[in-house]
Amino acid sequence: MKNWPETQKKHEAEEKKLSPLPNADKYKTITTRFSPNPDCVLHLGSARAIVLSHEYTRMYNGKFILRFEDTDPKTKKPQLEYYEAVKRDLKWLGCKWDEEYIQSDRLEIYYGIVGKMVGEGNAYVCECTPEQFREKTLAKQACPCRDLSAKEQTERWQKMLSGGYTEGQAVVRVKTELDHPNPAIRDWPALRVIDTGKYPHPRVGSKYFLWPLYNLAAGIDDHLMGMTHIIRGKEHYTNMVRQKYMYQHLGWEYPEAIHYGRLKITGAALSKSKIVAGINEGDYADFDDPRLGTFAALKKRGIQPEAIKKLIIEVGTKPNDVTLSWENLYSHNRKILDASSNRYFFVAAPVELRVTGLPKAFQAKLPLHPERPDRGFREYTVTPEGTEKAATLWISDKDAKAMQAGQTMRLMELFNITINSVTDKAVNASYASESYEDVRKIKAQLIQWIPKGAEYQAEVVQQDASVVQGYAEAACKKLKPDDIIQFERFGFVRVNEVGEKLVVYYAQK
RNA sequence: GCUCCGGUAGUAUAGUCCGGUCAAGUAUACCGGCCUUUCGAGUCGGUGACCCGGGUCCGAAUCCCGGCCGGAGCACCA
Repeated sequence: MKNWPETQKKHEAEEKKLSPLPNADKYKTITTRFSPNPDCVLHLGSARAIVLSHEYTRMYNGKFILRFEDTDPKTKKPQLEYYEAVKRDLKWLGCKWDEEYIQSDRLEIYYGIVGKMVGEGNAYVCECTPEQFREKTLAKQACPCRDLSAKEQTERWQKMLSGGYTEGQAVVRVKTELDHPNPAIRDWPALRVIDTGKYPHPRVGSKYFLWPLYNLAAGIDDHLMGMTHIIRGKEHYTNMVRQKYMYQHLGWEYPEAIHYGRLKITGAALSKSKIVAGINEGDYADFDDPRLGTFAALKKRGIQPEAIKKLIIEVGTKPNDVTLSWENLYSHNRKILDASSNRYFFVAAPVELRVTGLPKAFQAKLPLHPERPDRGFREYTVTPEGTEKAATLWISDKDAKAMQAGQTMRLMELFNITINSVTDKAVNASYASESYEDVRKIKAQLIQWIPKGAEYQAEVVQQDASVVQGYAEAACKKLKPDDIIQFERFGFVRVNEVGEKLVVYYAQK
């Protein structure tokens, strides 16, 4: 009980916690792993495996292992760039791993254990075609290869090791029960021949032609690496059943396994194949296209890794599929961003506002954060000009459209105006008064403004990849890429480029 | 079709193992008050759910059976 989460997380008493791991006290070091195939970047769908596995090891002071499962050079071919991309995404998420393995470095280990199982009659080299085997297995019958003598099996295994079989000619199977109610369990395939001359592996090229299948490699590694808890998607449930037979043959004890359901989020593509296909067909700009649920895209939009972690912890380990709404993520993100983001004015689709009758020049001092005056201010001067003592400012098209002649409004932190006329392109108004108190009583609308001349061309890339054009205030020229700010009454955005114009990505309201 | 798993408010989650304290808790969304020089944040209050039908029991969200709906697996993929 010494690792009971409550004792460690006392200071976060209000935080939602993970439920305790099954049989946690049975193990000295809680060990989990995240084991991606480096064939794509990571996305929100992977977050459950990553965050839960990582978070539990922090909770129990255990060990989190990163293991690349790159044992299919043919149909799910890994790519070099993704080994790094996966690590980059993991680091961004704040999930540091204690150990790292790559399965394509471990082939000889798997061969050794296969040899042992073959020698002990617990696995066999099967020369049947998949169709022949399937026919037998559905009838709960042994295929001709299964009952060959240990000597013959070992000969076949030696032949396999020495390259005596070409792709498709033989496969190693691990013995289970032929009458298992689920045919998918019966004598599952563990290792096959790949023509790596034709399909070289991105890391080890054509050096090996014998490649393990998932259950062999993952099953062996989970034991060898001391895994105590496997947290993975429920699509692996029958794989657990398969692997337990191998564990029995080898006298190993199977780790605790938790199978969670799929995680989706409304409207975002979260499957590797759809992401990759969409990019290849030009539907998406890249892996960080804001319409995608990749970590790269979330990062670009200003979603904080901590928000993702909280969300995943909230969802927990249930086997149910969950379809999250973006609000579930935004509410966590908003708490972080609201405290940290500086405020600026942005006027979308700018419209000219001409105010006449200014009694003097006005100096506006706008706090960068309403609750944090220590963060400083931006200042703008509005000076009356000409016989009409007029000043021109930019306001958003949306605010302009909502105005009616005779109405009183306040330019935030500046002064109050009375609207005279509104057209599509411009609004005319007269100076009303300076004091905020004057309009507070009548609950006048407060709007954002930018003095003509202090505008900075800005583009906001929305989540649907559309672009909103407008003006940001001149102070935004001092921003840097990756800054996350709030455009007041518009939303939180992440700064992407600060150049001729400002380019930001919209995060959320 | 076969083998598993699951169904609590709009969304997510607690409770289900060991039936009563659950006329169902929490977060978010929504509505309203307060506060506030952002239609933000904060704060207070409110609306809103146990898939359906039987059964067992004094008592069922919780146990049993049936149905319906959803998901996963059934690859020489991971």
